[in-house]
Amino acid sequence: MEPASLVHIVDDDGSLRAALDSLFRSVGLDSRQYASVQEFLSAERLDVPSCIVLDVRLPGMSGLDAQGHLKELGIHLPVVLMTGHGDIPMSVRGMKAGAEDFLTKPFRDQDMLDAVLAAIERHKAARHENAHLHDVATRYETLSPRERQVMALVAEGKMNKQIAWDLQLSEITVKIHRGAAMRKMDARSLAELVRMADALNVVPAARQA
Amino acid sequence: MEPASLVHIVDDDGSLRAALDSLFRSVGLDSRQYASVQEFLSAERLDVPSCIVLDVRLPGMSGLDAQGHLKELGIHLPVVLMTGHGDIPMSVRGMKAGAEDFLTKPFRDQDMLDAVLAAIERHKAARHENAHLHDVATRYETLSPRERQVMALVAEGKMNKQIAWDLQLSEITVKIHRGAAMRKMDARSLAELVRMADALNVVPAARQA
DNA sequence: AGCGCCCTCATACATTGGTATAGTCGGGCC
DNA sequence: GGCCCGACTATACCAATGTATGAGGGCGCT
Repeated sequence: MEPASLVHIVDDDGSLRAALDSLFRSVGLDSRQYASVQEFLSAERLDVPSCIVLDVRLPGMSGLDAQGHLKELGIHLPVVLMTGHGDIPMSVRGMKAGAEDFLTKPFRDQDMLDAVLAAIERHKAARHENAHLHDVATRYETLSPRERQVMALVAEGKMNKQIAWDLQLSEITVKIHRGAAMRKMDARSLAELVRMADALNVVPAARQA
Repeated sequence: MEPASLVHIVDDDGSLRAALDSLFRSVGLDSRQYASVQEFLSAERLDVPSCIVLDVRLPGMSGLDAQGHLKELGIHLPVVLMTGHGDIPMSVRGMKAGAEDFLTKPFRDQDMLDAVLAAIERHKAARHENAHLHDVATRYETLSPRERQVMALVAEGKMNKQIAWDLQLSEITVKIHRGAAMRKMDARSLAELVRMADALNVVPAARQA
């Protein structure tokens, strides 16, 4: 069962926060309120599909600055920006920074809901991607250095013989490491191993030709 | 030698077109002028790194509509939007549709140049990607139906034996088709074939696990 | 009919890949 | 020292893959 989705509301206007909170809950979305970016950052973030509704003009840190800040912190939540006194350059900057949408106050409830729901869908998809990638990365960490080397060369398409020559090993040793990599990565075919290697970027792009 | 870059200027204001043309040429960019989207569409487009500078408000077809229209026509040139009387929703819509930038008239020359140069850089990268993909797709077209089927199953990671069973063939026949696919696709390893198959989307995502 | 292309299959052989068993060597750890 | 683990290697054997040669049938086109 997919957990309930969550909207983080970041705005210094308490009455607006309350209104948004009510709006989101009316469609079954859970919600949290924060008066500033700092407050949001210090709060706990549940690992559920969610997004941030962020006012552009805020005391302390502006919404646009916050976007960059969140990226640096590795917080990849979709952001819906809103503002009461915005201009086009501001909206363009926000959208370039990857905002899901940019709304001007006052906005229609439906517009906000559309934006938030789209943002949450995007986050769901990203979570899915990440979950898989994380699994693969976790398994990759269990590989010994040699196994990683061999895996990389295998993913380049080299034959055991060539790998052995490259690493100054006997072919049989390569086979051992190769087999270990397949087992540890839980790859049931070479095709799978190649895809995992690509997902993990263990093969220099220039050598994928 | 990379050919000279080109900027397509689409605006109904002839004096602005002339000013832009002069601006672009001053930094070594070639340029073409069009008074409407239709005029641009009927003109010849050179296969060089380029972008479109497009007015949002135009007689005939608006710049925003044009963005969608260009996509449908398979014209994937980066678009820099500009407008004299724009609002935030308009700019958001434009950016969502993939515009490289959105400028308001009057704009500073440097801002326009920055946007156009970034757009052309993006197009260069996209051209590079496309050139390779096009090569692969061209080779893929030379495959017979059976060879494509076999290639898809190979890219899923299946063994010849399993493929033979799936397609109700003898294993030897599968080997023939597989070998033919490798030759025609110019893949020197299974890893390469897998990557080409992925680039061409010949394997349902669900089966790449 | 003749030609070419695709699809099919078989036999045979060579190469490559995968696994098991067994042994050596070195480093970190209790 | 004793122990585990990673790395390395060898022999042996089996499975999978690749290629060559040969051959038959169907289908469309000239």
